[in-house]
Amino acid sequence: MRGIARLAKELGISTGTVSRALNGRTDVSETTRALVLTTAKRLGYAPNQAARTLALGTTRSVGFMMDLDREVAASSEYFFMGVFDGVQSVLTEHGFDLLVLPRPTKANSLDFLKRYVARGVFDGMILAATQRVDPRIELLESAGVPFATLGRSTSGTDYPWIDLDFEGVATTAVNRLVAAGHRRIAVTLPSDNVNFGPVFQAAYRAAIERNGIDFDPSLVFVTGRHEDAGYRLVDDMDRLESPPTAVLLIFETVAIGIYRRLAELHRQPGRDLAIIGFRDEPTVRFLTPTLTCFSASLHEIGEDLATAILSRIAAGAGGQSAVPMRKLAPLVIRPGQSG
Amino acid sequence: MRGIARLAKELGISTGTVSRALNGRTDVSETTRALVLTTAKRLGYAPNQAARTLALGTTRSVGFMMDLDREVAASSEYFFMGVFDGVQSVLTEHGFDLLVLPRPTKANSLDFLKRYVARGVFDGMILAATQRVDPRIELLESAGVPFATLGRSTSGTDYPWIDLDFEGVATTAVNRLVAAGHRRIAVTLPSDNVNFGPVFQAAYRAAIERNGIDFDPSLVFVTGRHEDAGYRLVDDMDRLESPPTAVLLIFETVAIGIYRRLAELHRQPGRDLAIIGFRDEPTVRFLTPTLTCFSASLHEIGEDLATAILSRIAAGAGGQSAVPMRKLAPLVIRPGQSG
DNA sequence: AACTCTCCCGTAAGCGCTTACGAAGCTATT
DNA sequence: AATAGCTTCGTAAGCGCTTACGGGAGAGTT
Repeated sequence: MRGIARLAKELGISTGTVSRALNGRTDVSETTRALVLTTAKRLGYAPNQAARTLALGTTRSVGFMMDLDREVAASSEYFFMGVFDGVQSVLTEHGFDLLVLPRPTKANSLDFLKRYVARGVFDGMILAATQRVDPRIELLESAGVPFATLGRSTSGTDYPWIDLDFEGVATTAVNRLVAAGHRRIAVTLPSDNVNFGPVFQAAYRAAIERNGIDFDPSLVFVTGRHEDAGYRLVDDMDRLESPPTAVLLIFETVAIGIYRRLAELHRQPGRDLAIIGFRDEPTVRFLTPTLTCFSASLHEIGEDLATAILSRIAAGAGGQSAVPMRKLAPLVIRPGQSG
Repeated sequence: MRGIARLAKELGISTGTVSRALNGRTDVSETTRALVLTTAKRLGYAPNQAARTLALGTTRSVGFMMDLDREVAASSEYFFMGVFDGVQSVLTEHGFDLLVLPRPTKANSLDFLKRYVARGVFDGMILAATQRVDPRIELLESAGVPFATLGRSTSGTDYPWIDLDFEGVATTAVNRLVAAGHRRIAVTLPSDNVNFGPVFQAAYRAAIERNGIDFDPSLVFVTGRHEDAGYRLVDDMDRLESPPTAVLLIFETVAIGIYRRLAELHRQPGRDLAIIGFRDEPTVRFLTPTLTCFSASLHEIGEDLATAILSRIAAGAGGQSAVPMRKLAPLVIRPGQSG
């Protein structure tokens, strides 16, 4: 005999009473409750999660899905670990577990999610790396599973999301560059269809035009996320008949390649080409001259995500769904010598 | 009506037959099995995980526990994400989930683990960042929970582990430095009591002595994991009456600070001080001059961990436990200009 | 003394699944 | 034609927990 039955036998009372005592019901005398609690602690008892889930219909765990290919994942690890940490800190506080979903290939990603939903292994989901059009969102909405996303999307209707403030970054960066005298400012964008691509492009364009500069499509460069992309970018920019004097990078890691190529050409970041990176990834944090970039609190983003999904879960149970949290996580500029 | 009952009603057969059909039992006719499978797919049915766990007594998920404080975790994120990836790839293949445990504070870390074990949320555990004496190992052993560790420990008896080949790294690095003419070779060690501290120190000492050099305790430096530790390290080494001409770093990120301090002193890595880092963390991958360091396949380490824990879980069910996997993951040297 | 009310607690059903057991139908054997 | 054996399936118990329901005991009321 094990579990709650063992506890009950040990105390000579019924399992029902034990359960009520443990769960803080009122219809238990304080004496027996105290007795139950102390023996539970003494015996190292903890309720079986599966049985609890089955009886209550709630798993007390949320899933985190990234849906990224390996390349992307490898280049954004710091980001996610920071976010995880924030998510977990809030979840644990509320007795929830974090389930990190394996990364399926893009092809079967939807089936994958569908199976997870059907198996009922979590009460809610957090989706990261949202696409411009993201079928996962539609799937979860139609399945009635509470979810929150890290990143906006055009799919879905009233789910909560947290996103980085791409608009703020573009505005601050462009204004800064213009104030330093730059008129030809390039921008790099992601090659896949993550949602922040179009968002960042639009924000860049708006910021440019707000400064009275015409938008020039030839200054928009689609790049990968790695060093080599930056190396090639320098040459691509040089090939223009009127090359940019500044560049704003959606993937800051690309700066490493830019630095390297510039050094080969005996040019200097900051002096010969102004560079502003997006986020202060540890990888670029020690470049010399220091890279101008932005900084966000990953931990706070994680906390926000967790509170959002938890309130969504609670609302689903309670009925009334409040206005979902939607928030642009602020990024503050860290001025460097490169831009 | 939902779950398997719904499927059964839809087909006009009993739930028992449906279950047998889905689980590949032989006592089902092939016709009904085909029927069940197609309708299951059509209805998007997947067995409820909690019910399955309760009935079978198996959760089909393994937990990954790091037990690191925030500082440590933040400096080794790249490492863990790589390992996670390997773990997941193998687990998924076998229909297992990965559960990442929140990082408890060191104080309540044991209680935390104990509660998880009692709740029965996983079939097996992977422990990382093993301590020299690690109570978690004893806890899991006495609780009879299958586990594998990333890192050796003096605790416990016959569990499987994978560890980095600290001995190999120390030997290769020291031999290389000696071959380059160095006789005074410093080493840095972790300040907390993770198991690889003593292991690396012993390996370093053995390698030194194998080259006919006397071990000099003043060349052993205990450092933190961050840049600033390296900055200070340079001065600490200079303070010796006979400063080392080379240094072997257990935390390669420290190299960044060393480079910076050396630059301030108009000295050059490689020329004025030979530096060999441990692992080719992305953060140090782009230092100039390039840092000599070692490279391990994190993905393979993860895969090994997963296979180890899976075979442990299978053995626990089957009875016969084979000799547990114990393996030093090889690190190959990536020669740089710094050492 | 009969009644009601409150406080505790035991009973048992049910969550969705698996599986031992037994029964029905069919084929093969004698 | 009776028996045995095989295939296929329904029945029901059980995994560990929660909770609606009802009942017994004591206190208070008339």
